[in-house]
Amino acid sequence: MDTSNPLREERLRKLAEWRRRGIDPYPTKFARTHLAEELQRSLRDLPAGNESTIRARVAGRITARRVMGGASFLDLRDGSGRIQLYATVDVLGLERYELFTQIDIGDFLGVAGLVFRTKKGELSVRVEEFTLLAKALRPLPEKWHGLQDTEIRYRQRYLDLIANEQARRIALIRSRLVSAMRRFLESEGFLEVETPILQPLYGGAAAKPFTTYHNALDMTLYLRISDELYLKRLIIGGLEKVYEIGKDFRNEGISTKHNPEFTQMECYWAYADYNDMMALTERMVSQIAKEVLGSTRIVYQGHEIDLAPPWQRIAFRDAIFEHTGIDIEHVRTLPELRTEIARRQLIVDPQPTWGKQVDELLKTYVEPKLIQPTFVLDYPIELSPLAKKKKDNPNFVERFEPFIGAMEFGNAFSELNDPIDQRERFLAQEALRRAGDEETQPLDEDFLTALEYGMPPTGGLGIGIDRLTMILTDSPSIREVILFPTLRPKKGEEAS
RNA sequence: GGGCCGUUAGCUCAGUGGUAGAGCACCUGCCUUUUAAGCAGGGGGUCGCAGGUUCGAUCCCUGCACGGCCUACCA
Repeated sequence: MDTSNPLREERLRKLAEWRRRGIDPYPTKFARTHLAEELQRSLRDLPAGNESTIRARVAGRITARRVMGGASFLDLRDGSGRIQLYATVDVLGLERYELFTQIDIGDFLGVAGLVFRTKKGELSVRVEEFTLLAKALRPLPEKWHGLQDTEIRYRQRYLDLIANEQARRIALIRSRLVSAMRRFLESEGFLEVETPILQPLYGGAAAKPFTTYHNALDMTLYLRISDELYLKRLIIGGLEKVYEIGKDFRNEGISTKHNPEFTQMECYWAYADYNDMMALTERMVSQIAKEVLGSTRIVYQGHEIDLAPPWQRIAFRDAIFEHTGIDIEHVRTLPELRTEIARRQLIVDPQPTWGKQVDELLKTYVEPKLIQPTFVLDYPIELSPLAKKKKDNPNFVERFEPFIGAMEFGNAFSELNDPIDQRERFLAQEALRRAGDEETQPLDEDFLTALEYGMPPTGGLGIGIDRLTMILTDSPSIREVILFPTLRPKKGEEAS
């Protein structure tokens, strides 16, 4: 990189100066007694101009520096928050004070001293001892505007986290969201499990996989596109409520709503159906919002949204009819559907199959309207090879997708547990593949064998963690909620 | 894949067909309650990369790279 940077040269000079004085600029340890935020909270009522009785040892990164002759003020930030340091030549003596003024913005520093509040009311640690904990050789981004360059923000996320409060907030909310989700599922009696990411055959979703190779076994393996078929095997094995939170990988385009690797929660619940999963989804998301944000009322991209149950429910067929005038129950073939689309002058991208075409209608004409939390339910069977048919209408299945802020963030159904039907569905998928659909589910003989041992009626649900985080953090792009989003390497850096 | 936009100092950004500026950051000096500290002085640039047009290109043109948005793709 830019190793000839003069600012870096200057800091290397200072680094050498610390070493010349016999000081290790990268020592091993500093025993802290307090976090910044703890002190701010516990001494909230300390009046301006007063000293506390606390002698604190704090450590963190220096983020600002105001040196004014014989007195210096530095801002120190640790993982909890920030606190000001106040150093004077009177306390430290001339030699140590001059050394102290060599501290740069970005350096890690540990200090010990009495905590007091300045005349202007700023809680501060009076520096009596200090230890350089790590010398920073590169300057931090600018203090007013933070770091704006999106490319640097994504490639060097640590700089984004240092410079931008919003980046820290999103990381925190995402972590709390996942934590709250685990607590919720555990309280509901779900067991957390882990299933293979490297799979001999992919399945459980309509997507193209990443392919890799295992040398010792001399075989092709796929990175999972979904956990579904393995979690169902656990239901078959008698684990009646299971869930997994993990990465799925789909070898497809990148957009503001898609990253090639993304995080999904999938849960399966024996003896439940998709109505139970809807109720579970509502309770889970509203509970998470309450725990993480303190409220079920949020704002997403300018829309005020209330996540409290019950959410709206609309049948797939009704939604399409309401927004396009087409009743897909009576337009059953692709040519007929295309005729109806043309007759109504609907602008929608052509798709290779009937199922994909009606799904495209939903995305184009319905999805943008689904701002408040909504379940779209009872999907066409063509789109849902792993879901159970509706009892009263075998053209549709017991499946729903939840939407918030015009974005789908999950998928659920009453799981198909009839092995004969499942085999037929796989065969139908193969027919669709021959018709030009590249994202059909491959027939999984091993899974069918498992199903033939008997799977109880089961409800299954998948929730996109990244998208749920977008919703709870009001983020317009999935790259804002993934710490290290997939990017093309800059030229010349691939080998590094 | 297509369209539009962006790429100028470490960061945030101006700017012009005659090889460049500000603020912050950095360096020097002054300064013992500041917090966007202040005052004075100073250093720092392959203007993304490569071609082309031109007497002369950071600026105009073409190509490329990377990024963003839209679109396509995508349960």
